[in-house]
Amino acid sequence: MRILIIEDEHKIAQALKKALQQENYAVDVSYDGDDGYAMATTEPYDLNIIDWMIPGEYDGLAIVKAMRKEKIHTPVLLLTAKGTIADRTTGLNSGADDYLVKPFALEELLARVRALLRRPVEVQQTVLTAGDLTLNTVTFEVKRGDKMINLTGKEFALLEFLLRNQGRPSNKDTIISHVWDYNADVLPNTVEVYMKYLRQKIDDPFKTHLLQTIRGFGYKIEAK
Amino acid sequence: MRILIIEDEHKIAQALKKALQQENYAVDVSYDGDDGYAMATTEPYDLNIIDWMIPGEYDGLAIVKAMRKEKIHTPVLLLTAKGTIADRTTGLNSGADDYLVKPFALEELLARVRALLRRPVEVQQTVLTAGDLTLNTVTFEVKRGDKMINLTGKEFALLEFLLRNQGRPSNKDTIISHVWDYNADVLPNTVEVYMKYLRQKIDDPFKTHLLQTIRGFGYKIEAK
DNA sequence: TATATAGCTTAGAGAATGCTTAAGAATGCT
DNA sequence: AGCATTCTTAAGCATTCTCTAAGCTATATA
Repeated sequence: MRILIIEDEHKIAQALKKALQQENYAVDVSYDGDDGYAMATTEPYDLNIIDWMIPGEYDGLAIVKAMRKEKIHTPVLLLTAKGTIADRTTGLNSGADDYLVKPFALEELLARVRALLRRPVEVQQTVLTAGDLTLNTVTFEVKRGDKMINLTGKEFALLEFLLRNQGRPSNKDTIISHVWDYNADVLPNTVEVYMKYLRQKIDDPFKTHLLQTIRGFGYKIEAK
Repeated sequence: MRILIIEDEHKIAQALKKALQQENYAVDVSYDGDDGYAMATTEPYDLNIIDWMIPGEYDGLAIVKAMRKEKIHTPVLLLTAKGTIADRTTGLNSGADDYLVKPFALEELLARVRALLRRPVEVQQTVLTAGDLTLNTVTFEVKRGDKMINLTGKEFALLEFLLRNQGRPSNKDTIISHVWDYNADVLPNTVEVYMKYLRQKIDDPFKTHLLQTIRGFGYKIEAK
């Protein structure tokens, strides 16, 4: 699967590139509109991720419009700064298939990418489980056995990330870069605090404990 | 595979060079930024290892940026002193593919190098075995037969090193230079102590003993 | 057998890492 | 605006890990 990123902020572009490569996509990056337009219209990609505001004659919207005019129907995920879109539909009218408001968490973007690329159903996974714990990514419901559990946004995002990497430990920096905004600068201690919150809600009241610490490395979730 | 190291500290540069050569990479070293920049942009390398803080007009970051501007996409592994990075992502903004915080253990660097060069999967070896002992480098799990074994960070690193050199004995100094930070100054006795720890956990409780001492030389692991 | 050398064992001091708590900021809701 | 919830930090505490030092044991050599 080949993905083209058109984004002038190097920081964001590189972060996206790395995350997507880790999911085994082949990723190209273009840092300005003219160059990006040329690539999008000449090379065959499976998905384009385009920033709305980019330098060059073409801005993000113009690229999408031009692509559609040339009957190139590659899915487009548009990135927009907060407040740029007056109403939700404007972004999609141009021909983009989805859009994401900056700043976003990497995992949020990966979820959209998975959806747009229509990965096989088994991979899509709307309900993640570990032992008697279930997390529904569509309804935002979390259960341990029969018991419904209320999580806050961050707690939910963290748990989802751990579940998607079940068995594999993640270190705190990796967790931060995936679960928090790409420009959030939170301390590793924040992750520790959230692990405490999660444990209080999904581990402590139950017999078996799913959340484990790998000292010196990080955390994982695993049903024994 | 050709690797370029740009690093002004001779001690580190030489240690890296030696370790990489032992893994059969062709290694060039440059001790300052200007020279390094020239080499990185004129010679074709498969990987660049660049120290952030180096003398010369170009520091490490500048070299990476300049390379990317000239559309040279050779993977870059950036070396940074602890605390140099304001926020974790800054290191990757420049276009570097990975970074490592000094001081690091040689084995850690070799692992990153292997990853960046995308060595064939069979070579990567995430699960190392010797007899009924298995060590999983991804999940950090160690088993002897069915029995899970808990190792500390150093114990794990030492066992991993011995397993990667299965059958071949390593002397204490070699072990120290690979498993400990390059500027750690530990006594050979420390290795002895850690061998004792490992034996208690993975040998003593079992029939066959995998860890062997070669008197006057060092240690090896081998399944008879 | 005596002696030297290498490796083994043990316990403890100090360092590193993670956990916990509480309080202040930020955000969202009424 | 005011209140409630959520997010993040900071500081102290607890635990675990690392490494050394000192004495001990095994092995090789004269």
